[in-house]
Amino acid sequence: MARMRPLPSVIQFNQMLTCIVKMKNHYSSVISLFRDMCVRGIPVDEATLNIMINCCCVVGRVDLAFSTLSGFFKRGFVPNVVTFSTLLKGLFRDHKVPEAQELFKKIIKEKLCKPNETMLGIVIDGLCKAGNTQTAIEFLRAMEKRGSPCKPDAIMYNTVMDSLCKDKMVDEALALLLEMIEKDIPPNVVTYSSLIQGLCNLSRWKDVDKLFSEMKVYKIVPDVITLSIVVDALCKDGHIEDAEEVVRIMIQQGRNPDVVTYSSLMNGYCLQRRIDDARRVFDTMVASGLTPHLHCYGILINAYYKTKKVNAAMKLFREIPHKGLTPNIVIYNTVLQGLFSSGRYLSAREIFNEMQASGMKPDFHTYCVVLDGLCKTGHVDEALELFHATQANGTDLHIGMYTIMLDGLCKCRRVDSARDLFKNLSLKGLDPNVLTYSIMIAGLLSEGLLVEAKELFEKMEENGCLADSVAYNVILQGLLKGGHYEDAMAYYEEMVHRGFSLDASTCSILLDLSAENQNNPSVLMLMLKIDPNSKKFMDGGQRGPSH
DNA sequence: TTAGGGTTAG
Repeated sequence: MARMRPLPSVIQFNQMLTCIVKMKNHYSSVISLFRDMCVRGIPVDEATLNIMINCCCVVGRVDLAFSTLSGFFKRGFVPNVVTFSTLLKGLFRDHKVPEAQELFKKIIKEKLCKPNETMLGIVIDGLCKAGNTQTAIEFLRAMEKRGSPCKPDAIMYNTVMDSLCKDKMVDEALALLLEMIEKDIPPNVVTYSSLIQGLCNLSRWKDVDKLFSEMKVYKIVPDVITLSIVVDALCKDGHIEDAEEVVRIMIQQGRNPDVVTYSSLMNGYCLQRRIDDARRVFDTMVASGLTPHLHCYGILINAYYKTKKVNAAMKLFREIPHKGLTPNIVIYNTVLQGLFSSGRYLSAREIFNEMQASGMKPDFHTYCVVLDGLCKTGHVDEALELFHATQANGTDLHIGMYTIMLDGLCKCRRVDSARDLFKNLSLKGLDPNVLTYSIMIAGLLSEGLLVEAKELFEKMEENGCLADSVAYNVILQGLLKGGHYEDAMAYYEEMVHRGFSLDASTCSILLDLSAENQNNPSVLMLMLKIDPNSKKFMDGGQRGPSH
């Protein structure tokens, strides 16, 4: 195009760039083509610059996006509403919420452009995704006032409602549905999909049915996304046969399931350890002409590890590049987790190095998996070394990583080091959560430090971290391992009183104890409290024939 | 020719 004479029009160049953008994953090519065009003196217009800004934002270079603004001024162009909307989206995407809010205020105050529905929709979405749904609702309310340049539309409502649903506030979202209908803003398939997902996640199946009927009345047809949501939710709730039925109906009606639908189904089987069935779904999907996503590989690899089929998992992992795909951070984290939990310390280290060599930066999950894996394979010192290194290399401090290290130190009886690290938290400005406290309490208990442990329990609740089911189980395990059976009884009564029950791993510890310690009345009493028919008890008991 | 909402894996 650059060599053609006469030169193709700016619009044709923009169309070409847009095509590349739509291919996804080639944003950096657009950035270099844009630079090339500038060097060759090929004319560009506002749209070209906006495309460039968008690509910079998508690859996480908001700084570059802002410096592209100078390209407008240099050419005598004025950044328009698309430019600013794109920049706002980029800031939100990069979790720079205060900066986005600042820019928005500046746009309004200095009248840099006239905001439209799209721009306001981006702001609402950004606020919601940052967890500020209430602020987004206030923003929506402000738009209803007289004199506001834009009125709330269906997309804005959908955004807010989806966010409420994801926060389990489905009834609030349903109230907004009524409001939409009252205000004559017609809901659409996206509105209903979000609500259906919210209800599915709470297993409110009857309400889901009601919404499907309502859709029929309004002549809104559920699409593949709506149905995939239902398939996924049915699978996660254990109703896999119903999910299969939905897929069968989809095929029958010619509304073909896509890769996401099949992925959900595969995951459903994997959750039930039915990998052969998952594999069958995978093959069906390929046979129907669909190309598996990385997700599909992630689901299967994870399932192979969970069922101890380490070789099958590695084989599938190594196949990924041959399918024209590149493993992403999730895949690497899955493999690392699988290798560590199978005790394959050396292979895990190898993969960790391989991952970094391929230019992939470990994320928060990677560090959690690796730190936990190192501790649990008996390499606590190596974990400590990595832990300190991540702090030095600028990785964000996170209480989760501390909690893992505290657990590792406590479990190898280095409670003094754990206590020091725990004291360090406040200096770093990090607040322990209920799990952090529980792990520390269990650690103290296993060293016989009953008084200190009880004090910390009180301090935890005073600090607003009320013990939950997980906390009680962790603490109970600490008490049992420390031989504090009578205290275990007391805490157990308290947890039942608060509506919590024993989990499988606590049951398992009790089973071990009862085998070793048959004459201890407290242990026997605790054993008797377990419902022998409960699934947790059965899971806890699957540790060998002697139990 | 450029900017907004709903689905899958750790």
